Amino acid sequence: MRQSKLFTKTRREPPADEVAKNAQLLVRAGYIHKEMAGVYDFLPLGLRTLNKIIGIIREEMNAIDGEEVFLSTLQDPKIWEKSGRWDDDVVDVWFKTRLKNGNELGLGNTHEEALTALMSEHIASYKDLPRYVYQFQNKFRNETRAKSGIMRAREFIMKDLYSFSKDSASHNEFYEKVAGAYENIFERVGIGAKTYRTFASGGSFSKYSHEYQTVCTAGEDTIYIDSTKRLALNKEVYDDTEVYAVTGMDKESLTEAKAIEVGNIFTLGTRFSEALGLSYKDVEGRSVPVFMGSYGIGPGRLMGAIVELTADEKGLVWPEAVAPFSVHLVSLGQTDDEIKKMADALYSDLVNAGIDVLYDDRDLRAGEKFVESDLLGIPRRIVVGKNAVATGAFEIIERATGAVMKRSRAELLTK
RNA sequence: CGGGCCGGAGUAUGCCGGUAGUACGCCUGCUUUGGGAGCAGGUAGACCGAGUUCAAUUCUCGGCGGCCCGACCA
Repeated sequence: MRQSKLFTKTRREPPADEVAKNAQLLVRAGYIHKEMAGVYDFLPLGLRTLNKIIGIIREEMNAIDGEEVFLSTLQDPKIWEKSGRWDDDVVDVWFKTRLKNGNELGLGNTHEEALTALMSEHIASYKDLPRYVYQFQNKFRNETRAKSGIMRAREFIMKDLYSFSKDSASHNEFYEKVAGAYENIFERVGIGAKTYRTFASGGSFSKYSHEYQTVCTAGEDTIYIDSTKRLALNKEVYDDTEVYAVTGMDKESLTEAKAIEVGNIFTLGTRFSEALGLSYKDVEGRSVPVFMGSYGIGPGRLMGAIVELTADEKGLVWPEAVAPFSVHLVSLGQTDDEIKKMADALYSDLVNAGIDVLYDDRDLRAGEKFVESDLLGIPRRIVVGKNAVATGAFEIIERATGAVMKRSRAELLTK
């Protein structure tokens, strides 16, 4: 797209009310807008990146037979009362509201209850299992303290997958498939090397769960890493001797690190299926509760984590797979007919070649364009100026490394 | 939820019990044009309420909002 049509503007100064690097840079570059504490809007560039991340997650979920749905935000208290999670003393992050008639409703903070109730209409026999259902949906959590920019918001998008299996053995098999899919996702978005499968407490559902923790000083969690096994454990189970027996990790050889929880996988067992009456008939006609799991990734938090890990002193630096555009075409001299003609032609050639290109066609000075281009963090910049007109070769600068190459028009269109 | 700091042009900030200053942005003009240009002119501002005072943006109290530390984070 043409940058002259982009409504967002960049800023020189970070906002005074943000300390987190991810929020400072994303606001400065015009990717997001802060609505209030812990509540952010995604602007055109930010939405492109968010959608790239969502696209990658969706592909991986589909690859393990996930079926996508979109459940409602408004929650019926009845089903939450059945699971015992309507009470504010049990779940302290509820946002609740009321209908005109005075009846209470909730804004969903997770969807185990809703989906379990829904699935009871579709699961009746062992022949109906397994089922894997996921969505990308807004979650509302009334956090006592929003912090860390877009990494801990009160309203945020979450990919939540729920598995419905006939028993613990088939559940475990799928659980490992999800783990594999998660590893693909973190690898594809560019943070695989710093992300560890992490042993954590299971909360109220099971004894243990797994988190995916990305090592980063801006993280809120503390983990202990076994670098040879490429495993970690959360501080919350650090003193649990059983964990070392189960994982084979040696407490003495672990290294402590701050990390961002970018995903988690939980075994739920029959906690919700029993509470909400989700059972199936086995081969012998006996009624058996469905064995469940839940698996979350916050695409917004993941986006924040990528920024925290990749940004440099000049601004954002997107990995190719999640960049809003793959090429930033920067024209120097919109008042020069030859340059403008050459840049316009290259722009339409790139668009026709199917390349995602942001074309800076504005009449601004070179310095300003370069600084802004660095801030936006698009992986490659192609410069069209006097030199290109004189030599016929275009300069390409890699954002991450600063490496400069010369390429002909034909070479640009084929790669 | 406990503790601390903060609230002023679109953004970021300095000073201040009496005229609210600066930089960037934005508008006009001229010059400039490969790393956030220069000159000239212009535009635009005190969170809400109460109190103290001759006078409050400034001091006090309350509210609302923001940030930080901690607690919390199915």
